[in-house]
Amino acid sequence: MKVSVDLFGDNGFEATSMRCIADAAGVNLAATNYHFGSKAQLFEETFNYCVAPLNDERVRRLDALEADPEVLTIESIVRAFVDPGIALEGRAELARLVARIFVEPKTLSRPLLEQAFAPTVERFFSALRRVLPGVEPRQIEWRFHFLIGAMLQFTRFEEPLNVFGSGSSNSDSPGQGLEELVRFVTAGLCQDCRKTVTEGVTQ
Amino acid sequence: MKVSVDLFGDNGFEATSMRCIADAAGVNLAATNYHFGSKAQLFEETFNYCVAPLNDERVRRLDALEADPEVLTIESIVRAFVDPGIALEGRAELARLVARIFVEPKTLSRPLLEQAFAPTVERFFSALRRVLPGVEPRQIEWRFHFLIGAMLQFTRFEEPLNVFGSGSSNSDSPGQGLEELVRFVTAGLCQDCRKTVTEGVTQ
DNA sequence: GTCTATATTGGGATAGAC
DNA sequence: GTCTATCCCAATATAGAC
Repeated sequence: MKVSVDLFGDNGFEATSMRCIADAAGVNLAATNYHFGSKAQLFEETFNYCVAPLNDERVRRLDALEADPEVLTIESIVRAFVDPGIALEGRAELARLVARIFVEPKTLSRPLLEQAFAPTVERFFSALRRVLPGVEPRQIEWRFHFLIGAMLQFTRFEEPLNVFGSGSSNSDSPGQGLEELVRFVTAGLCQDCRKTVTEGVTQ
Repeated sequence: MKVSVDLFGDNGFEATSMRCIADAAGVNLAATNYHFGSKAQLFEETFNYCVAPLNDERVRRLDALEADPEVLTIESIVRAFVDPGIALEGRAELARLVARIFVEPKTLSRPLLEQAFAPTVERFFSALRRVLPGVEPRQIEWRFHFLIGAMLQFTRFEEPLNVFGSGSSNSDSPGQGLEELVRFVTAGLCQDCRKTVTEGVTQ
């Protein structure tokens, strides 16, 4: 299972063979088919294995925020959604597979994605409507859509593509990228508010 | 060629067969291999066919902006980069293929991406440094990275995933999503500025 | 349940006639 | 240059022994 997370996550559905998975797992090819039925079923099972704990944690964090209206802010909502989807704390592979699914051919990905994300996203959407009372729901949907895009980009490429003139390299402190991501999408969500966005954060 | 853009763009490299392409193009399979040498070469050629005009237009627009310092703003730079990468005006398929490449396995995508985007991105990076003088270069890299992620998300899913409670559907006016995208990433780039971001735009 | 061996399919690439 | 036919391989999946 661990192996299928890694391989599917790195190379996607088509480019990953059952043989590779079986070999890397040190088990027999026939055994994998016996247990999982088919490649498609293994893929679906692998996806659910990854996405469930991430979304559970998202909802758990949102529950905590909503229990105390004082701390329900745009930024805290963003962190509740983004943190669990980021490649940290040994969740790197889980997050990477989920990010990978978004770009599989639609027939494969759409049903899995919509089924897995609908309940979670609805919760976050409602929370955002509460803290953005002046903004059209349709606009919040768009902004959430872009938030997901930025997050996926971060998950896939742990740092910016090496296309900048400066040989900048990874001189960041760990977690720096996550901070930048949170600030970026918080600012994007909160275009209309004139209130300070990253209150209490250095910089 | 048109066909390979569509098929590679929809399903990616592995999931697209030379047979499908030849059939859809109404030509013979052997002819395809005769002309393009191999599947990998066809893919590379298809990619360059798509990305070159997009990046050319990006640079052309940036040239125009830099010729007149009055109009060189964060938002105008964003538009110069984002507009050509968006699925509009019959460029839908070109943009979609380029967006698709970002998520091919790294061994396939990285060389193509870095080679194709480096000169363009360097230009935009410099322009952003000029209009964001107080911001660390490394931070601008991150923000540009997220800009690309949001843009790709928009290109791939022309509208938000259907995971929101409201059966919102596509009641947008055409181009609405693009406006939302520009505002979102402009706000993210311009976190530090207290100046108005979307000056002169309704809403 | 786990293995070996294999049936079967589909895809990349090419040989060779025209 | 373009076709038909084919080689070769890799992949999914299963049959059947243990």
